[in-house]
Amino acid sequence: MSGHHGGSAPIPPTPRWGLRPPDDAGEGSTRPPSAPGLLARAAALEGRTLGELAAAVSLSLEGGALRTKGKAGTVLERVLGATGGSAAVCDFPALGVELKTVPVRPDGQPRESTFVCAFSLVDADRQEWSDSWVRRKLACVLWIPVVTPAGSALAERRIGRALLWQPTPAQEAGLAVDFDTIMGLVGIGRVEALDARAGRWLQARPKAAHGRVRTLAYGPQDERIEAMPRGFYLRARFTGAILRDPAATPA
DNA sequence: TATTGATCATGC
DNA sequence: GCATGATCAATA
Repeated sequence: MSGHHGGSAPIPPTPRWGLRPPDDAGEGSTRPPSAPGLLARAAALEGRTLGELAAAVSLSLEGGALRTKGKAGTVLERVLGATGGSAAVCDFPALGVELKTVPVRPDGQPRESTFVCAFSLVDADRQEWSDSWVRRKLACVLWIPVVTPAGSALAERRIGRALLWQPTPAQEAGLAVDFDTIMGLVGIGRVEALDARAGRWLQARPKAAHGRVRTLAYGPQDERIEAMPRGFYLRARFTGAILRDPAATPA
């Protein structure tokens, strides 16, 4: 066993997407390619700089680090024809594929954790991994590493080797444990004891526009309390292990 | 350096 | 406000 996922992948048959010249990355791309086609297309981007890709899809990378958070993701969405935008759906609804760019050091290690989605604190006791949004988001992810040397300018960063990943049963089991740990804490009214240390692979961290944002939650006595909104993040050591070996089960 | 907690931009 | 896209910056 191992090296193999459950076999119920949301990957459609394999029609193929007529491969196009690598340098047409800039054009519209409104069709939904197959998942393998999407991967092929992403793989063809390896070595290109974010600056080249941004120009190809008419996006500007101007503004400085503070103002360009999220730009890499936006550029790749556009280059690969992701739909969805700000809707609560996968990037490629027809394929069930979620696109994630991840900044990596030259050696391939992620520099950051990966945000997955926010979650409700109010009905934590009724949420289950099996039908959770975080599970669906992670069911099939197209990872695109962006090589980010220390101090590098956004436009100079190069695309690494794309990877289409689906959790192995073991990986999913681990993620489910973390989910239960986190939601369990919130479910019994211990949200104030919840911090980023919980969860081996998946953690919960604040997710809001600024520090004064609060959302409804329940305390130990079932009293209503105001709490910081939280989101699920994949720890860098987990995504790092996956990028090296899609079937890995890191500590 | 790694991790945690805080924050930035955009669209609806 | 909350969803999307993440990275910044202080501290352990």
